[in-house]
Amino acid sequence: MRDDEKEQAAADTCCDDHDQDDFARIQQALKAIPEEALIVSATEIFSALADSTRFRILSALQVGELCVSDLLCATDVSQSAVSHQLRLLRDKRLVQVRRDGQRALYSLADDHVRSLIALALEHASE
Amino acid sequence: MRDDEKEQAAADTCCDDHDQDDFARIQQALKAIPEEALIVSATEIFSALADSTRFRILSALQVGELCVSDLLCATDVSQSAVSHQLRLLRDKRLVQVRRDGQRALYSLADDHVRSLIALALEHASE
DNA sequence: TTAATATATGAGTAAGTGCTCATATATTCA
DNA sequence: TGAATATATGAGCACTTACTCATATATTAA
Repeated sequence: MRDDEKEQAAADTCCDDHDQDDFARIQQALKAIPEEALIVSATEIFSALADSTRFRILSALQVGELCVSDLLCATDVSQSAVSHQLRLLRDKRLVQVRRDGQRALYSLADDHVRSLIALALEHASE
Repeated sequence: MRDDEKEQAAADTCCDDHDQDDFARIQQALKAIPEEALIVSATEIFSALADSTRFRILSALQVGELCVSDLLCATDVSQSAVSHQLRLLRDKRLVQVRRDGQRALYSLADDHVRSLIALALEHASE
C-alpha cells in the first residue's frame, strides 16, 4: 500500500465524522508522521537514551574510546549491569567495540548521539 | 558536595586499580557526564519519545494545534489510550492544552521536540 | 598449565509501562 | 433539564526492562 493510499484508508476508517476543515488538518498531520519503519528505528534510539545508566555511558563515551572498567566508574551499577547495557547499545548500533588485549574498547558509533544528548540537555536545563 | 569533590570521590571508590593514563582518561570522561538532575530530565524526555504512539502524536503536532480525535487518526490505538498518553506528555511538559468548546486542543510546548524528532529520523534513515 | 584479570551472558525477579474496560467529567444542543 | 459528543481517569493485566547472581569466556602472566 502506498503512502497516500494508507493516509486515505486511515482517514476513511477513523476520521469519518469530520467536516472539510477537520479533514484537511488531519491529512496534513498524517503527512508529518513518518512511515512505520522509521518510527520503529527512531523510538529505538530514544529508548536507548531513556535510561540513566545508558545515558551516562553514552555521555562518557563522548570523550573517546573507553574500556568497560572506565565505564564502571561512569555509572553506579555493577560490572554485569554495565556489560548488559553495552550489549544493548551494541545491538542497536549506537556503540562499537574493539579488543585491545584484555580490554574491550567502546566508542560511539556515530555523531547523532552527541547531538541528541546535547539537544536533550538544552531542553532539560530550562 | 561540589562537582570536583564528587569526581574525586568516584575515582577513589571505584577506580582504585588504574595507572596515571587510566586515571586521566576517567577524569575526563566523568566531566562529560552531566549532573544527576540533568540526567533525570534528559532521560525523561527520551522516554517520552521512546514509544511509537507518543512519537506519532508528537510528530502530528508538528503541523500545529490538534484535538484528541485528530490525534486518534494519527495513531492506531483507542481514545482512552491516546488520552492517557497525552496526560503523560502534559505531565512532562512536552505538550500544552487549551479548551475550545467540547474539544481539547493540544500543541507542542517548545521547539526542542521538533529538533529531537528530526535528528532521530536522520539517524534512523541511514 | 594454572592463576589472575577483564569482560560477557543466561536465568530469575521486582518494578515499570501501555494497553483495555468501565466509568466519570465537561460542553453543547434540543 | 436530558441527550449527545468530546475528553479524562482509575483499576487491572500482560508485557517489558534493568537489575543481581552465578558462571562462562577471553587474554595475559607466572
